[in-house]
Amino acid sequence: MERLFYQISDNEKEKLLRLLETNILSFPKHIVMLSNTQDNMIGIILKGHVQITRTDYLGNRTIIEELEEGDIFGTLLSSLDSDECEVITKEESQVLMIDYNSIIQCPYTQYKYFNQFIKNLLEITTNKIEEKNERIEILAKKTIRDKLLSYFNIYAKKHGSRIIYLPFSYTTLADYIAVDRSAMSRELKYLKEEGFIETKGRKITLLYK
Amino acid sequence: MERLFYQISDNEKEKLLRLLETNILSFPKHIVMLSNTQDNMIGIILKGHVQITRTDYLGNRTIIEELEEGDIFGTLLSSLDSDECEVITKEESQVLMIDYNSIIQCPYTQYKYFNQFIKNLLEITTNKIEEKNERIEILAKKTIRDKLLSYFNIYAKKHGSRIIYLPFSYTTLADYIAVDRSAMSRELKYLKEEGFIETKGRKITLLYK
DNA sequence: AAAAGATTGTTGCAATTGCAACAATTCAAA
DNA sequence: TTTGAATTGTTGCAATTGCAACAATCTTTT
Repeated sequence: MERLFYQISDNEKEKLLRLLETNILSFPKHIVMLSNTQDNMIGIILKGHVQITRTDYLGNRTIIEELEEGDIFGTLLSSLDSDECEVITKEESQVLMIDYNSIIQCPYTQYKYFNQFIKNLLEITTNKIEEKNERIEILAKKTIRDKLLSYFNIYAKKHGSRIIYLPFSYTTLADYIAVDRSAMSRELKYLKEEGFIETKGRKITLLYK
Repeated sequence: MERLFYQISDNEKEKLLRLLETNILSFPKHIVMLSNTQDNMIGIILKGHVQITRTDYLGNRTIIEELEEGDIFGTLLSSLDSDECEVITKEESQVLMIDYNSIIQCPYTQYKYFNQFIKNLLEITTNKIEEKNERIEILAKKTIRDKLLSYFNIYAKKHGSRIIYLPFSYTTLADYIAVDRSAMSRELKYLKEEGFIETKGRKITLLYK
């Protein structure tokens, strides 16, 4: 939320939303909102907690993104290939939907807040690219060990610390680096035994280098 | 080139480039341009052919992107982690560099062509995200077979055809899906033997479904 | 507080993969 | 056109991984 309307007043925001094709949707818990409701849309979580999941042709469901208040998602920002993806509310949630085409085709470019809005959107998308690149770097590694170390190094660099607090469960980490959870667990054990890391719950301390 | 300056006249383009912090760099063949020359920059290939490669801590070099005339790249669009990445010209090349911050902070939002420029940039970045998502979908698959089939399906869907003309070598494909080339070669052989595909050089025909 | 659900750790085993090494072919440059 | 470089196909073998099946904790819900 903050980022998308950065440097835009509430007043201007109101006007902006009237210029664009938007609507606010409310959902009870566990409801699945189909991602193909609108063709190219951007969703902003106003309230609640939402998961984006994909189920592939074999029926394996994986979580693509976990979204909190203020996060944005959309056909263009996540891989929301409408067939395979679901957007699931984990609590009662409110979502602001904006038609992407109405942004691109909007003729009201004279309004300063509209331009600010576009700039913010651009900033958000470039950040998303960076996130995707990080994940690609990890996924491109050939062994579980290298994937884990990649993940650790990226995290450490970003947070400027050799202590990692996993932002999610080990199960989710295994999904994120796309390996079998139990095999990852085994590799973590080896890393501990060889003195590369220390763990306590979801706190991981890097001991190498 | 086209896309970044879509619906902007040559005249307006000139003006635009004067508003932003830009410079045009020329490089002879095989020269390495360091990606950390500027902090956050966008490069546009005006002429030539350029590769972006990364060398990891073990010395393995992989091609991240192959760029032709008109393509754009940058710290924010590719994973140009300045330490590990190189931009290599494959022929004599010309590159237009634009400082990303000068775009975001540009106060001349009243100019229509500036807004068009930002919109174009937004369109390009969302396309990049889609590309990244495709690659992530492939890399997240656990077997070489599933990675190949993912690649084939995405290609087929995009081109609306069950005949695939690989846009690069099998060696590069192996890098792209991040598996050992010889192991991939073996898996392709199995897929042929089991009647899923037929190949002739870089032409692959899908026979399943 | 009890029950149900999710997360974590562990291990044997079979399947998949990376690696190395080599030959054959194609492509590009001198 | 010839020489060198890059691409492709192949295979044995060892290492890594996914899978399945459990038990033990934690969490959440009722």
